[in-house]
Amino acid sequence: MRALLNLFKRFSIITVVPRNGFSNSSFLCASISSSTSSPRPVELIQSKTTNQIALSISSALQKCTNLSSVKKAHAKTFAFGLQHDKHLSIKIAILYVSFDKVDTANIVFESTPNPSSCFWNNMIRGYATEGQFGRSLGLYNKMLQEGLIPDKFAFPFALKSCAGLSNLQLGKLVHQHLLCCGCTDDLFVNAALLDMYAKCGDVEIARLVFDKMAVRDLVCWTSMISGYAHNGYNSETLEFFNLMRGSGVKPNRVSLLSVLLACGSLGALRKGEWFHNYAIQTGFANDILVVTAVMDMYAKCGSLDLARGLFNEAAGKDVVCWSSMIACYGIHGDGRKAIDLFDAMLEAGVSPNHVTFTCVLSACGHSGLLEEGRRYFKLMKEVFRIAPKLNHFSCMVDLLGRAGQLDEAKNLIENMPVKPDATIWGSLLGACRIYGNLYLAERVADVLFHLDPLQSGYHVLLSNIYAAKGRWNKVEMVRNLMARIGANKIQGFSLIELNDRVHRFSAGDRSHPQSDGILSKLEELAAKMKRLGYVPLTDFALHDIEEEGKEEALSYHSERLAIAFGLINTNPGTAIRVTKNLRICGDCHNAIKFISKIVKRIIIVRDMHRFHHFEDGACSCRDYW
DNA sequence: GTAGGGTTAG
Repeated sequence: MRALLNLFKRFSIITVVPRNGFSNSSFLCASISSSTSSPRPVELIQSKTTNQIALSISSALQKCTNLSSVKKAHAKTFAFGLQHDKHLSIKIAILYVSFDKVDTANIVFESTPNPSSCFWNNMIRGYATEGQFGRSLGLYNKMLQEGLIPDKFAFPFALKSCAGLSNLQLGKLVHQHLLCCGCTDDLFVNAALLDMYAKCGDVEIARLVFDKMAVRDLVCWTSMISGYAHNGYNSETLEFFNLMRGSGVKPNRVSLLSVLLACGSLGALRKGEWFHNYAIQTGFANDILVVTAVMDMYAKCGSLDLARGLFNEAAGKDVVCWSSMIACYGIHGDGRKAIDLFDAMLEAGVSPNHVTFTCVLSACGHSGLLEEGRRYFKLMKEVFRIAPKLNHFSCMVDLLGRAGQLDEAKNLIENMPVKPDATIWGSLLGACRIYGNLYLAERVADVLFHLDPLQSGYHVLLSNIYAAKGRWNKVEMVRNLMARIGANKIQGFSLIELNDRVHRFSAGDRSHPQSDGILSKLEELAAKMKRLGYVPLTDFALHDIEEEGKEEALSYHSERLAIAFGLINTNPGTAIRVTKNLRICGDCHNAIKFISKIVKRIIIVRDMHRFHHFEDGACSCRDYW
């Protein structure tokens, strides 16, 4: 025991960033101050009658099926002076927790002298389950301060709370605790541990935990697959699904949700369809969670109609399902349909939440519906009493900025009750580029360079604004600044699915086995485009807009390579679907319009923010993106 | 007494 406490003493020197209502600086400090828990008070000698009353309350508690019956039993303990009875208190508190009344449970807990480990664990669980992660960890910390050693029932919830806060540092600390406490073989502890690492973004360590586990159940597999999917490890998600089936573990709805998410992110329609069929065969066709995920997958793979078909057929549509379909219309640039669906949702008696409004406002932004956006923003605040979050302000700033209302957008940022982040200012800087407002751009860039100095995108934007005004000396200055500080460049890439395989291209990529064919296709297209009047947008303002390396010619941007690859490998008339990780550049957007006309194909490109459906020389975004 | 889940800005 002393060795264990000494180990805890060492943990206390680890500095942890304080957040969410409890201070970590003293985290676990007091766990070493008391070497053993204080002696229990001698039980009061109770009369036989009191014991009988306690037994009767205890039996009543076992039959409690609703909150009011718990309250009644709780009141009885006061009436008979049994409010400090430890056995009754814990039962009452656990029941309060089960009816989502963790704060009431905490009042009972606070008034119980020397609560047992079981009681502490249930309180830590209660707060973790209710999403009050800071409070849950605050209690975990306090339990250690009281000299109690956490056990296998405390760790899953302490870890869940670390995961909920995405606080990897705290998670690692709790990991050390469980190593010291010898809880390394418990299935639940390990499942929570791998989930914590996955939710905090460290998928590799999560996988190490998974691989080390002697026994694994379905939850561990699904937690791992969900970790891959939610951290953008899309191919790994699909591989892991196969591994799971190969190991004789039958995939469930949670693993299906993960693979569908991965297919959507990859834009892998064929694979997505396969999983949709699999979901039907395995009896999930009417599961609203799976249906929503399938819908989302189809929309993200460019098939809006398939998504809408499923939505129409779905029974028991809830707010998530409605919001999801609204978001689908939004990313496809059909703001009107998004709004119509929102109104239909209200008529169906489903209440919108803050996500629904994010979807609606974003849809207005993608379609340039300025007045509608303003109206829904007001509706959210005044009728639905939903306080706007950063997401909503971000949508509004984007909407106002793109519509040319730069001053209003700036005022909104300066007066919002939440702290504006770099991306919201970045959105305003983007609007300054569209409208050539150099005066405002310089001021906004100044804020941005302080907020996020290493993000090259903002430097590129400013330099493009200078270039459009012919201020070449300033362009040079920004470029030099970028080189000096070593701004991070995000490499652009595009994905295209062919015969069940997803192919990836980056700008100027010549590593693909079919590289020669791709380049000659692009040359052939370039000649035809020229004859039709295509002029490359060599204006520096549009060059390098998405950080794809200025040394690479525009014509070798990743989306063009992917499209050329699609053209030489598919039959005439087949639609080409490409997914890109950055925003499509102006020159590529223009070029693809020409290509769609020349090859007489529908070309669907999903960029970082939305879909572009190119057909017969035009794009569905009507050049508003 | 314990672990995993669908929608969301730029």
